[in-house]
Amino acid sequence: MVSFVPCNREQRIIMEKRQFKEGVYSGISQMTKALSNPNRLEIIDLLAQGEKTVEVIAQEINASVANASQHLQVLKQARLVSTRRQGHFIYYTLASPEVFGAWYALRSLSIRQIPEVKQVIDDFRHSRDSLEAISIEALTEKLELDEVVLLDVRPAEEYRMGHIPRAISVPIDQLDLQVKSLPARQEIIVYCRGPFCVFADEAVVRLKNQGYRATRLEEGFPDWKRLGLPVAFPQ
Amino acid sequence: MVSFVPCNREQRIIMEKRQFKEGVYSGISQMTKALSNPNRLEIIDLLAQGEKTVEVIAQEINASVANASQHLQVLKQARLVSTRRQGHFIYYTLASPEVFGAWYALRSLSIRQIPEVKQVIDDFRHSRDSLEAISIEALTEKLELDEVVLLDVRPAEEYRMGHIPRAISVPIDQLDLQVKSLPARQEIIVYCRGPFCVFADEAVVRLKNQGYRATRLEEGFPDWKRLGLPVAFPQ
DNA sequence: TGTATAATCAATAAATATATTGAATAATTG
DNA sequence: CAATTATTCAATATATTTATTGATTATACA
Repeated sequence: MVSFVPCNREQRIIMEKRQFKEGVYSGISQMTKALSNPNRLEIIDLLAQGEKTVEVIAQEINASVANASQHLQVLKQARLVSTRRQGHFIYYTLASPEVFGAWYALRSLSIRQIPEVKQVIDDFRHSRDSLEAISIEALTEKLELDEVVLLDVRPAEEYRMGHIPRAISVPIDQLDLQVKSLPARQEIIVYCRGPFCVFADEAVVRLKNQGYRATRLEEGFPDWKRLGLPVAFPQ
Repeated sequence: MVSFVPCNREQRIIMEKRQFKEGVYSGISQMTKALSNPNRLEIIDLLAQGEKTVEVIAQEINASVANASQHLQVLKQARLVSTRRQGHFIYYTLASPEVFGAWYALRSLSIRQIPEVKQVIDDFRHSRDSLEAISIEALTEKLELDEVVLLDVRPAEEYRMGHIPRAISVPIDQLDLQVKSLPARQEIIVYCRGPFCVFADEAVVRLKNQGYRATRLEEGFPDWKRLGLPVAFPQ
């Protein structure tokens, strides 16, 4: 829309500046709007593990397939995720590692600033007597000293798409079967998808019940990757 | 709300997990919603320079005082900004440096991922023949070699609240008066509030018209501070 | 104690976002 | 080429967000 109202050079420049600002800020806010929905944040957090199909995503976030699909459209339009087709399935992935970076920034900021968020996390951990969780930094030290056994309790497929070096894959629903093969006296560190993933909490509870010393890693595999630490693949 | 429908232990645990996830993701999305509005993003970007009153904020973002106030309430409820009173005025500030960190992450991600945002920036710079802008890294090198004159063209008050060491304060509306006192043959680097601030672009155009070699810094003072680089104060 | 004034509130209408439902699409595979 | 099926679309009702207007509040200072 070009205005034909006559105006002088200075006024035109002021209007140009305003249009520029409106352009950038509303562009950025549109992308941010795509992020500002609980279901879509959960999708981003999930896709940080690697590509998933619509049906799997829908199951994980406890929504209908149509609803999940619509949320994925929104994320795709905002350029936050991208797709590829294989056979009957369409796989969704994060559009770039920086998408996880933005999610990480929002996640840390809320845990820090919003008491309610911190509260929900503390309450949950407290209800399972597992408030303690170790940091990635502490883990790297323990790994160097060969002091711990490290368990990856995510689904086998996520382990396959990349994991922390020296981690053993023990998917949470196979823990009870494989628990006996673990060294009895060694400290066990368990990690999963991230701080809001409950697999590790669950595993720690079960391991403790069996008499093991177990602690969860505060953060998850994507956080490890984000720090530029080495990533391993099976074989 | 406690459900009295009888259910077994496993079902209860599954429900607990869902409630936990809904708690954290909706908490974070509420904070993100506060960020997902062009006016509020502009406010965050502005407050990164330091505290401002409601009236000043309203002027800067080109909104009514009542409207600006309402946006500020939203940001305050989301714990993204905080206030202090002095005399008749209430000053708003960012609640923590990490708020700028989240804004920075969103800003970088959009410039990277959203072609429209990149386009608006390029178009604006191109229309003033000043596509080139130097990075903070390049600036630190030039400063070490004593190769450049560094100008801070933000309002004097913002300079007073912190600036890049060795920068000279020349507010944009005083540039024409002070331009003659600048060394004629030396390269000039100009910086202002950030990549979406037009003061530096404006200054570069005017300096070039007067025969100087001038370039803008791509980013602004808050970006310098964010990197942990030294900050100076007048006197 | 009253007055000036910065900031907030309350009410509104218009625009946008959301989950649900059932139907339609498109691509693969037999 | 038809059948299968994962995914998307379209329509809907409800809920939320937004800018505007004018009135109200709360504090400093005379």
